[in-house]
Amino acid sequence: MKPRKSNSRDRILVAAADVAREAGPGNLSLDAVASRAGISKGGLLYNFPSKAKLMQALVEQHLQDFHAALEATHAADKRESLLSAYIRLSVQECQETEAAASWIFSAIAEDPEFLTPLKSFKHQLFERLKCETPDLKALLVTYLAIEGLRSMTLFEFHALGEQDRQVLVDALLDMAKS
Amino acid sequence: MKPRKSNSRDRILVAAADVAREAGPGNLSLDAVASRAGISKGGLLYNFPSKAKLMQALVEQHLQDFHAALEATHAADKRESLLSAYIRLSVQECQETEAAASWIFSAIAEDPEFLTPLKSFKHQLFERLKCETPDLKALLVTYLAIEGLRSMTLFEFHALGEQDRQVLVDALLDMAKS
DNA sequence: TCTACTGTACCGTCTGGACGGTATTGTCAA
DNA sequence: TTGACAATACCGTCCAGACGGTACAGTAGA
Repeated sequence: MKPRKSNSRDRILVAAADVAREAGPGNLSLDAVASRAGISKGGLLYNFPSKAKLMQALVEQHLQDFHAALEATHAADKRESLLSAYIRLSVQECQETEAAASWIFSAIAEDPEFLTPLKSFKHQLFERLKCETPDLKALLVTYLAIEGLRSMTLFEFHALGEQDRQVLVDALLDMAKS
Repeated sequence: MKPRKSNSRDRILVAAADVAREAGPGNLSLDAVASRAGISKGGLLYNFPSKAKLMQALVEQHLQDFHAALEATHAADKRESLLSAYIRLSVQECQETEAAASWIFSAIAEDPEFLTPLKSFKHQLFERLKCETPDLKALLVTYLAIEGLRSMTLFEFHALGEQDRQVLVDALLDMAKS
């Protein structure tokens, strides 16, 4: 199926995310990505025949990574609920330095449709959580709060201090246990 | 001081938000806004000497509106806490048809700095809520959940059904009372 | 020989914005 | 009262630059 992933592909994807973060989501041009990835524009267009394909790949890569991480986290401790695993993973993700996923804004600016896979992924996850979580109220509140945390990270609002965040996370994990 | 508010200004601002929503945040061009507002490009640039000024005005208008609405809601019933008023107002805002504030994406794509006033507004509001709310845990969870709701509206994720949303809102208002 | 590029040149389109004009209304001295 | 001027609120055109994408010749490693 996949004989060998030329690692240029990955380099390009990383470069694209970097450019979006550092130069701003509106300045994600093919030239900028190519030079950031240390590749020629021709080479870029060889790997991704259009900007749209690049964006698509960016979204899909992110989804794949998150899905894998969630499965791994969940599999690591079977006694833990999926919701708890989701909370812990999301919080951890939001703390990472390269968390500001500005490429999402680039994708939306290019065409809002690019987020369709992301939407359906989230929808599926939410339905799955609904099945596995006994307390609907707790699920809704914690899920939305995580979504809020993600949003604040995305927009780089840094309203929460270190201890605020800890209080929040404890409260969410506590609610998820019930 | 201001002898006459040219209502072109407001028409343009509304037109800009409409274009961002309908044509996509990446297609918010001056030409599109002008024609949508029923004005020439020259006229647009008379009212807003640059695209940056337009974006700025868009953000500031939104902030002003939200602030006024919050004060009004809060003043209407003094027994209600500010947090409850904030929750009710935000939920209501998210239900409105023209809620998808795609212009935010346009502003970010143009220059992330445009969100600075929004950030400091939110920061101030959060600090104020912190002073007025006895239960920090409840504040953090409800505030973040509202942020999550706003985020889902913005991205047009419609994962929550009608009754789910009602359960959520009841739970949040209940937490805010404590 | 084939794959996976590099490098360069180029094209068409879109966009922000500068600029010169114009119609309407307001101000004010003679 | 009126004529001269000025400010307001636009219109329509033009242009330089950026960007996505194409074309194609060359090349180094497997």
